[in-house]
Amino acid sequence: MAREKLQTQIRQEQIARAALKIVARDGLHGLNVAAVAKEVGIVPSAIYRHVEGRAGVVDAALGLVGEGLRTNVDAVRKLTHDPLERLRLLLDRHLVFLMENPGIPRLVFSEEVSSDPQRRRAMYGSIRSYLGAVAELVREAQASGQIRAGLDADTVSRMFLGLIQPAVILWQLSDGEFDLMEHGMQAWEVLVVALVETESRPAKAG
Amino acid sequence: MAREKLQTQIRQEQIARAALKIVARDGLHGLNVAAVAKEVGIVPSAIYRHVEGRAGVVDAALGLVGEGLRTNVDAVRKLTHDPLERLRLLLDRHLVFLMENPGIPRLVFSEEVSSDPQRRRAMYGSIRSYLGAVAELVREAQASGQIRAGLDADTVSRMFLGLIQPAVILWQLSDGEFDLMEHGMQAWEVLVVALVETESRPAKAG
DNA sequence: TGTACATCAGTGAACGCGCGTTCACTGATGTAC
DNA sequence: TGTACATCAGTGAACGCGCGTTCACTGATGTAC
Repeated sequence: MAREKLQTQIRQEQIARAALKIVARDGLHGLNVAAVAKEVGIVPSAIYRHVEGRAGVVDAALGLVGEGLRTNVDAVRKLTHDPLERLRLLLDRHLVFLMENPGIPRLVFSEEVSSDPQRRRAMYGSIRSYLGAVAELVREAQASGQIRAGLDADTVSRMFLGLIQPAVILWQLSDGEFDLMEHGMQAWEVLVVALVETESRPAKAG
Repeated sequence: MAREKLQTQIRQEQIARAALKIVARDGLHGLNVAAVAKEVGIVPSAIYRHVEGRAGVVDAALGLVGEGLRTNVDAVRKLTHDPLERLRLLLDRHLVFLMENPGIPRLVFSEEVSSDPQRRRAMYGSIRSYLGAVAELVREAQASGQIRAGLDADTVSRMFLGLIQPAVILWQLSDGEFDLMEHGMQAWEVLVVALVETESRPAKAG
């Protein structure tokens, strides 16, 4: 009865993508070995040939998340040399990334991550690494004079994430009805006012 | 063997608090009927005398969350009449509320909520209601001239939540090492710059 | 080019744990008389 | 003030489902000779 045989490397990739797809569709509740196996097209026990059980499935999916974030940072660095524009593009890509992979927020903020010390540390590292990359972009914008020098780049990097997270939650709770991109871009405009040099914005008539 | 008998109303309160305590300590993973019963001091099957099984436990805990948010809004309205100061105080109380109840973020963003359509709608309603109260404070600050009239109050209300959420996640992932209050207050200062009337802040020398 | 063999992905049955839930029974508490 | 009774919270045994995991076996694939 044995169906098509594929190499472990390929199966691992399939398992990771299947996991994100299932979490998006059925939540983490639905992420069990049987469901992943079905999605991939093999039998539950065959999962164990490629990853270390259910834990391995989760780790594989988390790997895709970190990879995606890093890819986005690299991409915006290539797209433009304007530091502030890089931040805006990164926000845009971050939102698109989450919209295309709705399982990610659920997975990242799930018990699977926070209950396991090792995974929690790894996730903390990933997020700090991403925030570090954002802070670096902020510092570059400060160096170019686009963002006020007095601001703490780390605080700003967390506020950058803050443009995204509440909106993602509303988007998920509303079954996609809430307009994620619109909030993101509007909130960005508001934040930019706080970031740019004072004299560069028009003074309102008193 | 029957131990002390207490009224259902009292037990429901105990169950709700026990649930939040357990989630804070062991995550949602640890929130099972047996653990709640043990924390309350009764036997697992006795839980069913007071709430509708495990689902009832979760609902009771969620009830405490909504109650806490509403209490905070009412409290800051009584503490001062200054709209902008009300917002700052609400941010402060919100952060303290989460620090005192570390189980709340885990519970609110858990599968228990997002996987169940009814609970998801209820939670969406709670959050929108809270954001609505924040937006109302923003509008009052606009009426008093403390916040620029041109800003969309709803967008600002979501940015307000955005000051909190990324920091809460870092705080939880870092085992409480990340300084939640410090980020909150620093980020607030940055946001305020974006919110206040242009002429009210000092222009930087060109 | 063909054959024998090693490798390894795929299979399905079976096991066992955790946990939510049910239910008949107990006995504490408060009230009616 | 005392007694009989109704109410209802507490108990512990038992059940069953879901699900992760193991394991002996199968058979497809690729390679050595």
